[in-house]
Amino acid sequence: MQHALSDLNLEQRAAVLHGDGPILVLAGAGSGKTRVITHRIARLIDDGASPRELLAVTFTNKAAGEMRERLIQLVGDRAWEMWIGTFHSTCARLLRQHAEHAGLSRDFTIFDDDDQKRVVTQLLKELNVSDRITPRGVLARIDRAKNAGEDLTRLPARDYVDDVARRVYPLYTARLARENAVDFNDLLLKVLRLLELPGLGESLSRRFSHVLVDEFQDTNRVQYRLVRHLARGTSNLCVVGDDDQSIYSWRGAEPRNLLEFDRDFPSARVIKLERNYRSSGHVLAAANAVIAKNPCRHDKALWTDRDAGEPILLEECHDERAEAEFVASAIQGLRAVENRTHGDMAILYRTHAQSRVLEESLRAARIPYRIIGGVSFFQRREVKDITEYLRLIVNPHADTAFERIVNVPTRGIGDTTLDRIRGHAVTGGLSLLEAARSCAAGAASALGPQARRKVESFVELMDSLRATVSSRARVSEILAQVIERTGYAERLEIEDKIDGPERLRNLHELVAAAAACDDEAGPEATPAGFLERVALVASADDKDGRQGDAVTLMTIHAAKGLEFSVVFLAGLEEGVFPALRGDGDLDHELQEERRLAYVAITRARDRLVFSHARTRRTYDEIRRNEPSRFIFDVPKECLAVRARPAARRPDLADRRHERRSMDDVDQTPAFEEPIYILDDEGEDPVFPPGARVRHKIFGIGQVQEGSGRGPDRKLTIQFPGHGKKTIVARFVEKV
DNA sequence: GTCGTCCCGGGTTCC
DNA sequence: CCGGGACGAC
Repeated sequence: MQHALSDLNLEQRAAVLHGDGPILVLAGAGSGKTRVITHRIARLIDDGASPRELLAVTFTNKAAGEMRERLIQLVGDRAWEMWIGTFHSTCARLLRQHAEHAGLSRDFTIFDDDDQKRVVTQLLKELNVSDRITPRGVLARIDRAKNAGEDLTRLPARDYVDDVARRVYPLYTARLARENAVDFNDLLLKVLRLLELPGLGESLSRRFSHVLVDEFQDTNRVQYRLVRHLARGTSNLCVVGDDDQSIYSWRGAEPRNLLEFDRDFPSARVIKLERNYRSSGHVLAAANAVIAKNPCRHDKALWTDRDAGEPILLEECHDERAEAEFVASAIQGLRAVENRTHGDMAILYRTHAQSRVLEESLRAARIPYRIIGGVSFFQRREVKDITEYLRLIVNPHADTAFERIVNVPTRGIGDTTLDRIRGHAVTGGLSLLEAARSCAAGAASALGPQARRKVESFVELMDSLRATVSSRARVSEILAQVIERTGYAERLEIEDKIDGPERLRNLHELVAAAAACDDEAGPEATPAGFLERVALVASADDKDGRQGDAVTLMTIHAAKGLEFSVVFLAGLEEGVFPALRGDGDLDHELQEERRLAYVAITRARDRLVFSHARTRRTYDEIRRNEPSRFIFDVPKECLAVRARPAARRPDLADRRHERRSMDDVDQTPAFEEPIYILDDEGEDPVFPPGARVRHKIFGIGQVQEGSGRGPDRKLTIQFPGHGKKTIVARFVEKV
């Protein structure tokens, strides 16, 4: 076999070689699922499948790019013919081919969150609803219904927000239709509708000989239905996923798509990949122990034949600053003692808000780092402004774009003028740009001579820019002209002394991105094509990515699919991680947090460092935080704490009102002294006497006394109505 | 039209 | 605490 099957274990090989018919690959973290998918595709191609009839769906563009890269190594240039992409990019491509069947013209544009929000904000204003209703809240309802593939207007309204959402929704839909635009969910829904059409649907479902879906636990209902339809012609469907890594249920993912796959496809072959190649024994044991607490899992047990490795280092810190300083010093220690590079290391946290203090310490310690996440390049104000110009130039009906840029940079077209243009648009049934043109020509007498001239020159500007599009200029050229001729660049130079240079750089980058897109697409390059890329390819991290040897900082969510030799998991505190906001089903929330912990832990190859702070400042409020329950889930033989003199760890109560000084900072380098296993001294902090706990049968009770530590600790608990019981700690949970 | 001030909200995030 | 959006004053 040409693709080194000998490198694969028996299960992996079985998945790769599985012939026709549905297959479900339950791949644990670090079990080599990417290898399985790529090898399977390579195998299909070698067996004669036409690459252009193969569809592989991933969840991020990054994953798609990596898959393509690996495939090129396996099958060479044939990989380019394959359909590899996200659900959204795949659907956008299909939708463009059949736009007329979906009531769109071929050059439709895609609304991102920002566009959606602006539309809804405006509609809320028009509807005059209470200002307690936020566009975000309304959009959440709209998106939730769309994710589930349900018609919002037919769902029962459970509260006032639902009620508003139901009124907004038809207007929102009409607005998008008028602008020849779709939102992200529409991309999927409209293709789903195409697939349900009698003739076209059938031919589309025969288009692909094989469909493969990665991260299947992340699919929502609509995506699941899409997959079923696309694979209907052949039932050659291969889905790969891990229910334990389902961390996106809050955005509509339904892990039961994975869990119940074999119910919908009874003939499916199920293959489990349980051997982990990534992590050390201790790391894997910790991950297994945490996730074992979740009920309703696909039964699987990850194992490794790697050594136990180093125990997980656990550090208790005074506050979040001390934690950040500890992390920085540990990074330096690991570099010195274990020859780790900065690039080997990642710091993971539950929320972005935690990154700032970490950044400060890293900067103070002169440790290079990069942060993944935050505002993406294409969402930045200046970039968005210019791309909205492009959208309006291409599509005169793009009212949302018109509203955004008509006075950016300011050109004397204020609210009054704009209101008159809007009014004229409504009465004449015109788009805003058409209405502006009409006003400039003197149609609406309401405009004063000054305003009229200003509107006129804006319309002329748009016309002349539009002429560059008709002359088939490159997209990068059009953008460059927009930046120049609208006076946008000039205004930045003059007025924004602080952020101006940075923003100008971003605009140059935008032009460069367009140029790259032009080169890639060749004569096919169109503004619509570029706008699609802007909407679908969030390449914010491309720019900052990989440059030099730097520590990576990111949220756990962003870390999924990645691995590092050393992983720091910071902020392991109740209320931080698990976060548990409690606005939904607490049980489900906790289970998802546990999966998140599982994902975080399994990112580590060799070394894992846990840290938590006893007090943490959030929103200018200092709070005491208990250590995360996840710490206590980890078997204690996997954990190590740094031995420190007791004097160094003063009780918080003694110094609550004292200012922090350098004395508080532990100056000991983290790795220049031996590490001791957690000792048995002191009270277990999780279930101290007096703690309130819940038992499945006896309900809520209070701990009277206890012996031992961790999950095996024996507790004497007083339950009202049941009396005193002796119960092992693992059977109760903290209230 | 622009600037200052007040008020509110503040998870995770891809497309 | 911090930023963004809304609103009032020039």
